[in-house]
Amino acid sequence: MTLAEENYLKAIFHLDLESEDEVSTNAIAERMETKPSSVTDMVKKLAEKKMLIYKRYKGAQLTEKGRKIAAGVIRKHRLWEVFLVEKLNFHWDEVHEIAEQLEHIKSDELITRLDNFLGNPDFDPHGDPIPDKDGVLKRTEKKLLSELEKNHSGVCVGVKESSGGFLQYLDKKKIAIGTKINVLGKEFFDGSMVISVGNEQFFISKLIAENLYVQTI
Amino acid sequence: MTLAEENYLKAIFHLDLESEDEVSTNAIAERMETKPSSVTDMVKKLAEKKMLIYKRYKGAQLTEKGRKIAAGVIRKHRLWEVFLVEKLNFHWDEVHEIAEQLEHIKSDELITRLDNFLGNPDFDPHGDPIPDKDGVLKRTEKKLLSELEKNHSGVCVGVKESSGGFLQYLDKKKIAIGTKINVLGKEFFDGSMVISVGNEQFFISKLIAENLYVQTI
DNA sequence: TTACATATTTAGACTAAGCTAAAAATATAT
DNA sequence: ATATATTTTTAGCTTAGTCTAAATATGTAA
Ligand SMILES: [Mn+2]
Ligand SMILES: [Mn+2]
Ligand SMILES: [Mn+2]
Ligand SMILES: [Mn+2]
Repeated sequence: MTLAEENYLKAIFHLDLESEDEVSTNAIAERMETKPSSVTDMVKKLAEKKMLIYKRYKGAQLTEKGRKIAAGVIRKHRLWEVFLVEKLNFHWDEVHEIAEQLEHIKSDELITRLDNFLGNPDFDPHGDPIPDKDGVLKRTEKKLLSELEKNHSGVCVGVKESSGGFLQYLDKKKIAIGTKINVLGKEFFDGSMVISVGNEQFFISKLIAENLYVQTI
Repeated sequence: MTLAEENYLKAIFHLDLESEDEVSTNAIAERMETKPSSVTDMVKKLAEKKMLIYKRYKGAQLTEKGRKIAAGVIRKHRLWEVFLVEKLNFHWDEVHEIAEQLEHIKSDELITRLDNFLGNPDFDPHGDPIPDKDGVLKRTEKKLLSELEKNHSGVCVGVKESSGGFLQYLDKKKIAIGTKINVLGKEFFDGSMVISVGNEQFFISKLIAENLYVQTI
């Protein structure tokens, strides 16, 4: 697998989670920041390698083989992110770009040892689950903060968006993985909320609430 | 700098240390395991980028710019090797291939933090010096074991060859970085030696003696 | 059902990095 | 100094991955 092939598989894997049926050429192109024509070429190649099933004008669907390789790359990405944050003290908004590079290092032994060195973590610094050796992704019970009703509470377990800007906003508001959040009010009209975090109480927009995962308590 | 460009610069840097004048096309090709015609293309490109000075039919010479980039890649390679051995408990004969990949990860911050995490080591697991941030390579006083005379002693400080086979031979003989070696006898005719290491006493061929660096005591 | 809009594929071109085979320059040995 | 051998370069092809522009298929709305 080349670096480009791995990135395509990863993108298709993620898109597959977001919607059930086959993944469209344009969706892949948008996610990869490439042109649809480039995607067509690549999915044809990946289809030849039995990584996915491709039907002209329909889209792509990962095979078990392709799914496993994608999960392996995601596993590496997330383990490296844990390393960067836990061992090198990077901040959670600084690790993604570096992990994008590290995820392509090829050595099974390396990943096994890294995993052990890190204490076999289950989640990455953004709360995303780390696939196991066989590519199995543990599904956890989590919902978006926006789904909580007034007077309900949750513990932050992850972020949907993990752009620098969003993560820095959360820092400013003292929200991190493990932080308890109480919904004090919810505006039906625009989906905004008033929440309390620790002793602070403030307003958040719908956009924020829709990008924070919580586990209800 | 692409991965290929970095590898060429690294090869030329190493060849430059081994002999004073400009580095020949064939020498680069041999070291890179590519064809001379490919080397010609690449050195032209690197010359355009001011990484080296290239004179047709003469060879290549790194500029300060090229030398610094090469040293940076070597710095990364050796720091990662230290990480693999010290933190992930890899054996010294298993790390080179992985470091060949890791050395191309681009992030200054990563290397700064990795360096600190490792305690700012001066040498890699094979006894090779780690260039500093500015690409300066500390020259150390060391000689080949083959240069020692009978009844002299040295401490092993590095290996010239670091192939798996050679390193495994050293393990078998209980020779590692820091091991004291006494020359009990030296055969003028074939350069072989009788040495003692700890309580053991044995014969080594010239080939071995010419690939072990020692510091005299 | 026809017409328009959108999605997708095809055709053809480009760059990076490699190769082979042939040509040209340099080095060496009589 | 000439002939031969070696080294290096050039010319022309190849593959991976990308792009633009044009062609084609599919979806939608009158
Ligand atoms: Mn990430
Ligand atoms: Mn992550
Ligand atoms: Mn090495
Ligand atoms: Mn080394």
